[in-house]
Amino acid sequence: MPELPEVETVRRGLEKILVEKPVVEDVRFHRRDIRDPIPTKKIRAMVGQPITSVERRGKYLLFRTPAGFLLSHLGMTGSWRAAAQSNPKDHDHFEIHFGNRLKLVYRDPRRFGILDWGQDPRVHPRLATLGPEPFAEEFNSESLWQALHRRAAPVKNILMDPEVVVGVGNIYASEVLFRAGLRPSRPGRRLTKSECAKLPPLIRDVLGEAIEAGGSSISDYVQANGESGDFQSRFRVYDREGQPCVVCGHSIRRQVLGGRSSFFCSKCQR
DNA sequence: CTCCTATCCTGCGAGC
DNA sequence: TGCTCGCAGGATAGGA
Repeated sequence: MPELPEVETVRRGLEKILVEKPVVEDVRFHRRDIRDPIPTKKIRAMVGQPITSVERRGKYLLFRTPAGFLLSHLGMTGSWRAAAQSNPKDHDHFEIHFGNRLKLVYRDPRRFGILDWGQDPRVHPRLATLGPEPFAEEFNSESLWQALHRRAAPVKNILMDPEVVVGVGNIYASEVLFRAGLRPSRPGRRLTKSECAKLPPLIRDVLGEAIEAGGSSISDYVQANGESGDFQSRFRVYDREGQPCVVCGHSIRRQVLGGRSSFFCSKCQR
């Protein structure tokens, strides 16, 4: 799925498409049994409303209207694309129709994504528990230290905890820890303060570079305009098991942590 | 509390 | 070819 850079890339694409704040003429539901049932009746409140902006919080997208906001999480395989009016294809679950022959289509083969409707983002249950944005001042070496220094869980799992910092998923967690020289399995409480202090800037570096590259395209992720991102060619460890470390040439290893594949160089990362 | 596992679901590539 | 298996970007419930 999309991690923060992919979601941010989608957001920017949608913002361009919706720059004129078009009014929603109709919404169509083809399947409502995704992760949680789509609240079709609530979402119909969009009809007749202009979409005034598309915001991002963590890996969530918020389509704002004067009447409330559509909340979208892409899960593992969700995507938004702009299309001319046409029949829905397989796995197209939801469509937003505008007047000028334009529609936005939500597609999600695995149906792990979320669609919901809310009035106030600060109160929405899925948003209220989220930790700081990685680019916000509230995320810093001190806040991360508080999350790490008593916990026995692998540092990688802690970085992927949305209550610690939002937006760091499985790919970028491995990439960040490679740059930090830390093994993904290192218990949080075994990090020194100076090791901890390296992480927030590196998280910003990796996520920032990935956003600039238009995200990483693996499998079925595409931007709203259908183009691919480019960051996957710059992975240093992710999905590179058995290939040489770009720094020392040692073979990259894979280890399952918290049920997710993690990749690291056993020589560069301790 | 914290942690670990399993689970939701479809598609794809590897290996036979 | 065609089959089976393992694995895939996330979030969360439930048990230890």
